[in-house]
Amino acid sequence: MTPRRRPTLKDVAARAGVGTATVSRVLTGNGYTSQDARDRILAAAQELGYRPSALARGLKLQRTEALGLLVADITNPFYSFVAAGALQAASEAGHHLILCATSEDPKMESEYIDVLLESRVDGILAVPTGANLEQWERALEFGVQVVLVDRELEGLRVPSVTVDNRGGAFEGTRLLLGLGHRRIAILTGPRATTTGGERLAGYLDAHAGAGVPVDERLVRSGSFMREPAVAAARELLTESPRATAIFAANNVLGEVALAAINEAGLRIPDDISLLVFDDVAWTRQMTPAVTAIAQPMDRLGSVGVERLLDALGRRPGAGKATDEPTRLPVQVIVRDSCGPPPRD
Amino acid sequence: MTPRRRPTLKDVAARAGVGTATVSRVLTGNGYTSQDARDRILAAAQELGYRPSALARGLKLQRTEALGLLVADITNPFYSFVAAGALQAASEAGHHLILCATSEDPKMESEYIDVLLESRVDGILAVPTGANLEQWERALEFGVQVVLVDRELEGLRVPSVTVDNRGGAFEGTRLLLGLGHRRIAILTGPRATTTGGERLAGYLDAHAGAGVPVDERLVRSGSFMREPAVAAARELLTESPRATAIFAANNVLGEVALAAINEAGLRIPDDISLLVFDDVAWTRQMTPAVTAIAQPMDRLGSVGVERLLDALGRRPGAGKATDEPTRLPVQVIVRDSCGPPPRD
DNA sequence: TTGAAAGCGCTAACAG
DNA sequence: CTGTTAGCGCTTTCAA
Repeated sequence: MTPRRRPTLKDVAARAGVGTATVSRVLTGNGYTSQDARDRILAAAQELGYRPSALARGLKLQRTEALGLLVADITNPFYSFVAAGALQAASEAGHHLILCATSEDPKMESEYIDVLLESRVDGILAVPTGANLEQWERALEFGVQVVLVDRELEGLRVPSVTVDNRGGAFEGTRLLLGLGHRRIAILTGPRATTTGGERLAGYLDAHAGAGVPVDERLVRSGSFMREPAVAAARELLTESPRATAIFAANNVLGEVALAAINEAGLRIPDDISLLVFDDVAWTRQMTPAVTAIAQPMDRLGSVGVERLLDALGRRPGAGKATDEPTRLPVQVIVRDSCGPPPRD
Repeated sequence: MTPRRRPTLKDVAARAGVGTATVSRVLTGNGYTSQDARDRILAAAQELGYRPSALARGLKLQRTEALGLLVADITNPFYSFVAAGALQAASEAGHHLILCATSEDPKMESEYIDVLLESRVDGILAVPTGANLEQWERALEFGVQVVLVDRELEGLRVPSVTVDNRGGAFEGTRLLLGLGHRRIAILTGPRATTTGGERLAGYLDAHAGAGVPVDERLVRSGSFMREPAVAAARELLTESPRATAIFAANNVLGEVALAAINEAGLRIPDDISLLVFDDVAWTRQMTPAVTAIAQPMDRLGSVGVERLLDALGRRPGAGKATDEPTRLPVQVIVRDSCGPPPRD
């Protein structure tokens, strides 16, 4: 029942009848070794079930091949796909991922940054809350690479991987305007986040372009999280004249909007149209299926990790690190939740 | 641009004018120190932005406060909620999580187990694929605690946290039988997994209890993953006489079933009823909303981590470690996707 | 081609 | 109450 002591490199050396240095050479593949030594060492390692200690190695090498992944909320399907993409890219490159979820709370973000620094991760792929700028800068000073995904953080000069939020919101809103809507409500996240700001901007752009004035009461920007948005969505539907369409600026807000619409007994798209930024399972499965602005979610994660590896100089084939922001395209997927406004 | 060297405990000691041992005492809270030393050390650490190295500490203490989380697929909302629960419990206990996703592939599972062993995690919370028994045992021999979630692994004597799969499937099937269905199809996972086996068993139990024979052609057990299930779902609907209800044994299979139903132009619940094991976003949002067997998803994760901490002796208030499997209850949530079979 | 030994940053005797 | 020191497991000079 008492655990067997873990075999160390020294144990392997003893069993193979060589010095520790030779074992290290064989196992890491650095330096010359005789075929004979190689065979004996590999056999010994095998027999002992030897697994090198990433701790000792990391301490010595001052690098861990560990990356931090910091998202807002892993239960949000958007982030879970980002995580999946990041995980796959990291694994393929022989790196592992420490998972952190901030719930959009700067304090939690700050604590997690500390955890990651203590873990001596080589880099961090983060969806920033918007705060903790100094702490991020400190991480950079210490040589921890940082790449931002989904959102940017004003003032932090690091590579980022985001999507064309403004363009997507613009196209989506234009679709609605084209159907004849003149009272389009928007439920969006904090203006402080680049996603919140850009999606709102796209919405406003489209209105301006079409010469349609925006009723301020139809613009609700608060949080991307569920709880705070529920009241906003309800209120929205009590405005009069009522909005004829709702543009929800992420999938969570889409769920909230949908719930409010159902609660109010309205039918989609006859009474009200619904457009959602993010194309997730439920938007596809619904009847009527929901028109959505699709982001390449897993690519955000995988490209993010690639940028991180670039910054760490660990991508052989790839070009060198670049601070150029990477913008991935989005796509408006027209389904059945957007129709002309009710004639009333 | 060249990174600043990270301050070490020695740097803090020098700056505070004390020895390293005293710094260690202050920072870990072990041993006596004068108030004066404490103040100076804390100030020095603060000024330097000192963060202890978890690597060095782990190497010395032979424990890392790192846990491995091994799930099948993080984009499956079920696992993403399990992960969220696990992450929260781990964070609260001052531990961090290394994320691994196997895609139900034993080879990937095996590789991840190695990664976790090398990372010297203190414990692993795992959804086992069903293979790699010996490797799991080796992990235990080395003192790495293992707790299984969602599924068990035959032959591995470790704590587990699962739900009442059989009972849930039994109740759900009984509901369908009670509505008059006599041809209930089931789309389930591999019999080799305990979840696949138990849910099927519940389905069979209910039939036996009601004296309703089961048509073998209506039983499709294959995989819990999407791709392999698509064909099975399509075929199911071509059997004649056709099934009047489908019981999908997890949320992914539910999506697949729903798609097949739509593809076949059938309406729920008039033409066919749908029952899904797992209550996730889309089952709630659909119109008609889908009757589902709800699992406490995040609790699977949080209780799992608690068991792990128990096994590690790191939960002050709690009872000691137990190998007793923990079974969490499920709940049948009746909504609108199950009705009487079509009269035809 | 190989081994001895130093040292990565930390903790815990042990001696003062 | 505090400092010195050995050593956790690994890699890498340096000498042989």
